[in-house]
Amino acid sequence: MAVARILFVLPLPEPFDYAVPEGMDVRVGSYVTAPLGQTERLGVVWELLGDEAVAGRTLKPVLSVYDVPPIRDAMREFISWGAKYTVSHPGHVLGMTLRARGGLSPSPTETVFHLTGQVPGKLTDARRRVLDAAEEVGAVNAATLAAAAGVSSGVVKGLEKAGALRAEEMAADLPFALPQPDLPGATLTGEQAEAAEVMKASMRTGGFAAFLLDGVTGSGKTEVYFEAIAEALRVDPEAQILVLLPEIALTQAILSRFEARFGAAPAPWHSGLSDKERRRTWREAAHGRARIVIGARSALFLPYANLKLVIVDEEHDGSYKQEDGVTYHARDMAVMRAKLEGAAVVLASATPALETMVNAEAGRYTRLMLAARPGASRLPDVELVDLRRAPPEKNHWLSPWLIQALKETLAAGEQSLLFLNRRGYAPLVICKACGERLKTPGTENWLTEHRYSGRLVCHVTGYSIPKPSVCPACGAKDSLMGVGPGVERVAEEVRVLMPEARIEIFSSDTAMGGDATRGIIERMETGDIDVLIGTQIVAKGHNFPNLTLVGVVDADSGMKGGDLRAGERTYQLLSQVAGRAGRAERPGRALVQTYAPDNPAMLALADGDRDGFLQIERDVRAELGLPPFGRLAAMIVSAPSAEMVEEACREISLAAPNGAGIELFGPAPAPITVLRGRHRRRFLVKSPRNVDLSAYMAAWMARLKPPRPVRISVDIDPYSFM
DNA sequence: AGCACGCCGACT
DNA sequence: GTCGGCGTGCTC
Repeated sequence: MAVARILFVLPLPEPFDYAVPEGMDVRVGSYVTAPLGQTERLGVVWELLGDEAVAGRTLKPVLSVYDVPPIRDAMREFISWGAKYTVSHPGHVLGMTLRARGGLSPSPTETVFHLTGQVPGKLTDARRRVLDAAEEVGAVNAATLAAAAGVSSGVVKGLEKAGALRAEEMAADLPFALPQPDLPGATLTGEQAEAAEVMKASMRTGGFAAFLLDGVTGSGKTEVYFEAIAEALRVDPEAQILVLLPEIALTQAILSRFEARFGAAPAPWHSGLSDKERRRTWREAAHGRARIVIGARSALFLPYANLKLVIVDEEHDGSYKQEDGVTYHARDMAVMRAKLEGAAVVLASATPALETMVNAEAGRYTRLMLAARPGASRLPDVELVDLRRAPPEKNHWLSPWLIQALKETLAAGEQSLLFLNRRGYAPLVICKACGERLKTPGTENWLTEHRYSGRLVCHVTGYSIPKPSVCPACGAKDSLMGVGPGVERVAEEVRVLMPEARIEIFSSDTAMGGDATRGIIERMETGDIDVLIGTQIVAKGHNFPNLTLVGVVDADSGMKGGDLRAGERTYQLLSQVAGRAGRAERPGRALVQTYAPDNPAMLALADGDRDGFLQIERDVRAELGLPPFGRLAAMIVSAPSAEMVEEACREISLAAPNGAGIELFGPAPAPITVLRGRHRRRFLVKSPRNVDLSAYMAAWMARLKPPRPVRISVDIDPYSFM
């Protein structure tokens, strides 16, 4: 009797052994259930051993095997590698691939109703409407049909009895339509065609290859990678292509572009899917029937049957970094997945991450440049507005130049976008009477005033109180005053300047879930918004054809703070936001307000000298041994009370192993000091590039047995430093 | 991660 | 005397 080593979706150190019953078709990678303790659990066969592995042990039997293609070797390697790299349990990483349990079983069926053409004896009004509705919507289930006709489902049943409708069992989850590679694509310019041809050649050769598709905003990166996708499908009609996008960019507009090019909508994967949609995409991807999957970072963990090409669009985007649970960077993981699968990977961006640029320069990625914008659309003129020479009025934030540009744009019937990376109304609240600055108790974090919700909120800890009517320090009444600009305050300023404009605020406060976010993006696309005022979530790769003015309210704010990527991110945000303007035939312009117009980042932006900027940034990082020239990891310690965390940190600090070239900093308050009622502190570890920092962190973890409520976790390649 | 076992406080 | 709180440890 063979022995199956089963990996469960549990934080267990290793797979467990089970006996494979005679005649059961169990393979390496099969999804199976097996008894574990008192319950029956889902797992994946990680290894198959001969009967000698029983070695006198009594093993429990594998209970059942799912009729789904086994997880492929490349995927198992990816999971094992990912667990090692992120210093997490393999079972946890496996769990990320099993986010749609329903996908393991065949599609459930539902009863749908067809017209028979027979006319029922008694043709009541309600029956008439159902028959009309059935003609219109086709074969659907009773509830849907009844709702379409505006009657109760009893009428549908009645019509079935009367012979006018015929019931049929049909799969509830339909396969996705197959994409057609040979529909006409966009006409490519010489430069675009050249870039496309390099990728197409790689699809014909097959195997791993990595590309950086480096093109300014509006240069047609999407059309170019469409041709790589089409070629992948021509070479192998069963090829699967994964397109990763930042969650927020997964809009109807991008799905429609795929549909227009390939004649079929791609299979979507993001956090807003219903259970039914999720299991459908999962199953179709696992069986290899979904050919193009377009998804947020977690789509990287779907068990594709025949993955040939991975596109990471907006590869520099910070939202590819998962910060919770298993912390991973989807871009880096995508490259490794492609390598293990023998697939090609394309990283696309107008402002590639420094890491990616360095990889390209080192020859690890083939760099494909798209410099020119095709057709009439042009890059916007970037003008620096020197706030020292043209300051806003007192307690206002828009300079006369920017105000005038806003008015002109509105008068021309075009759209404006104001970018300010500060949520709320005012980032600081002080008492006019005593000068008290309101802070989160026990910390130095300022409270931000939010007029929208009427609360004072700490953006670091999440601490929040209703705005008090008296000063908590001196008791003065109505003396609390918001200082500095937030998006709500800038919106107020614009409302006064242009009362007739349709203004919308776009920040994580106003656009909670992905759906609300997509809603705002769609209204912007349809022209229902004149002025959009937003935080960094507006700086993504959306295409707003009627947007011609971008105003950066405070370009200096992002440059402050000790964040390693602050300069890079500011530059990316500014050039992305500036690149929003004038994507169609209208010329756009970007006004960037700054008190430091001679700062290298600002100068590079105004000159469009991206590579010059990156060179400065690169030298600084190399000098300091920071990524990508060195490695970083963090250890996060959390517990219900701050005292417990501090106590635990003392022990953890002492347990840190010595390692050549390892530098240990901290513990300092973690970027999110309090998360879900738990206080958090963080150690930062820096090492040279040639050190296996994951192994070091794992060795450190292994020495630690944190007392009950204390938890520790590792964040490899941490991104937030604020 | 579940789930059971086990050892201490307020109840019919 | 029991019911049940959750701290500890095991699951092939």
